Amino acid sequence: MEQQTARAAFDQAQRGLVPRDDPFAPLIAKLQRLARLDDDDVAAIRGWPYRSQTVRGNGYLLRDGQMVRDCSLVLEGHAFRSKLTGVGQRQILSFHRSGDMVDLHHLELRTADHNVQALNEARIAWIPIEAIRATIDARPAVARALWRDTLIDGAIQREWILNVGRRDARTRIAHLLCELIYRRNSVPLSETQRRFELPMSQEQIADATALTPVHVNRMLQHLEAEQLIARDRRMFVVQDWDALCRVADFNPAYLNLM
Amino acid sequence: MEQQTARAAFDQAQRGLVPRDDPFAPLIAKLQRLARLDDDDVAAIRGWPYRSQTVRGNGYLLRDGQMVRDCSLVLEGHAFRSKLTGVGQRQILSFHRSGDMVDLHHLELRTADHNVQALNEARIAWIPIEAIRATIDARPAVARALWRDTLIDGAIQREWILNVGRRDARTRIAHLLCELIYRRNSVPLSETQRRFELPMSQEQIADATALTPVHVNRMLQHLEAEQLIARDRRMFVVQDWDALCRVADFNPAYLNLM
DNA sequence: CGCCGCTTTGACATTGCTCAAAGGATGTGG
DNA sequence: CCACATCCTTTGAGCAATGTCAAAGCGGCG
Repeated sequence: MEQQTARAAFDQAQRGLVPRDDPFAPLIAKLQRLARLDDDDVAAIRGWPYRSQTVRGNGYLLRDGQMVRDCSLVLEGHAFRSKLTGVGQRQILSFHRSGDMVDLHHLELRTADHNVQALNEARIAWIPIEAIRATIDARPAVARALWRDTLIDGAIQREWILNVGRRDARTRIAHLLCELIYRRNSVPLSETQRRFELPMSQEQIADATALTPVHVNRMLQHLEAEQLIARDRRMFVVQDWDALCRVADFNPAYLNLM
Repeated sequence: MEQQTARAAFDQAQRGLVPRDDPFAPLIAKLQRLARLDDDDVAAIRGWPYRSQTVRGNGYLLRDGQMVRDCSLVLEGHAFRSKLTGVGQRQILSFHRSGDMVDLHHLELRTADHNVQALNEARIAWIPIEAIRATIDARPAVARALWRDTLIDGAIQREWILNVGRRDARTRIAHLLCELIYRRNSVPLSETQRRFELPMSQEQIADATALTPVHVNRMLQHLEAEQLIARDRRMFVVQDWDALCRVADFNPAYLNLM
């Protein structure tokens, strides 16, 4: 039943509806898919103290080089990791949604090697490292779930190196779209799922795919002309999921969602 | 004294001299820099069973999609991770040397999301997952060291996304050189350290930096013309480390070597 | 000696970038 | 309810960085 509740919360979270009264539900739901958590495991997580913060679009949760004392958990909205080159070019490294702990690394690595920013206005919970570490030491199942989550995060990063390094602009953008859609709901079946609002601007897509906003715009128009997607501002409709995956060179195995 | 021995072995390993009789020495030395291991921790690692294998250059240790039962440890030589696009373009994701466990992820994620290949001829130890897992469960310090190692691996991957995504060809190659040099010996001080043999071909550099071999060649000549490096085939001499780092936009913080 | 793998060179093609400006939404104050 | 500011998105024209293709050099090795 614990499972049921969490699962329902997870589905809600996927639609962006996060109940304010249970901030840990999306996280717990995710971790339950990664390891078998018993009631005490879940209770331990629910017991984490935190202070919450509202951050607006592009606002920083964390800056490169900063010493970290708390880990952030996305409650509502989206966040992303980024790094800057010496001349100030930005590269987005990953996107995150509610239930994601964006800087779990900092449990062990004390200074941040990248920035974390909110995509649009987002609500964040800051959880003291000590609380998390205590749970990890006491509850191996939670440790394992967090560990697996981190490993999947790493697998996604590897796919991004390939994407940014070796695919052309059109494929690269299509791949990002596929990943975002797939992570949201495994595969777009229902009418509702085919239609969705992308939370990011074209400039942010450009920073994630290592292109210019201008070129992203052109490639999106290209995908539209090919009847793979339809779109109006940030509203997208997937016209042909299979064809889009083919064009995107997308194979979801690396996401480990089974 | 355990520490001393391991440290000496580590230094030897850095020069490619791995004593055949103590295959775990480089790994242990690395882990000791990541967490405080006591004698029992070290003994547990030394007790891991393994079978060793010799693989020749570009030979596969592991293929994308394969189910994994053992974790590989590089004993001698070098290895790298790679992924291929649908049209067969290769992207190298990371380089590894003796003492590195290249596919630790597979303790938790059962199927490989990338290839692992030997750079040149290499000697590999295959360690059963169960043995490693048993040690992780019984010896928290070892678990912590491996965990930190994985996190640093992740930090390097993030830097690579930035490198491949947002830096121009010359900077990108210089950055890779700096990383390789720095990981080998923190900073090139002595004459011996300024001079070294790169283990990889220009084609492999190209696959790591997401360029073509032709362009890599031209950019290496460029760096040479700028008096940053000198080179003859795969022998390199760093002429001006500070200037090279500047050109490379290199800040070693992400390597977490303190 | 002759082969093989790697590196180097040249000429040309192309993808994606730059710069600059216009077009639309949405929101705010008068 | 209009005027205007702001933040995205879209368009165009020209250009630069990097890729492609093909061939030649060059060292080591059997």
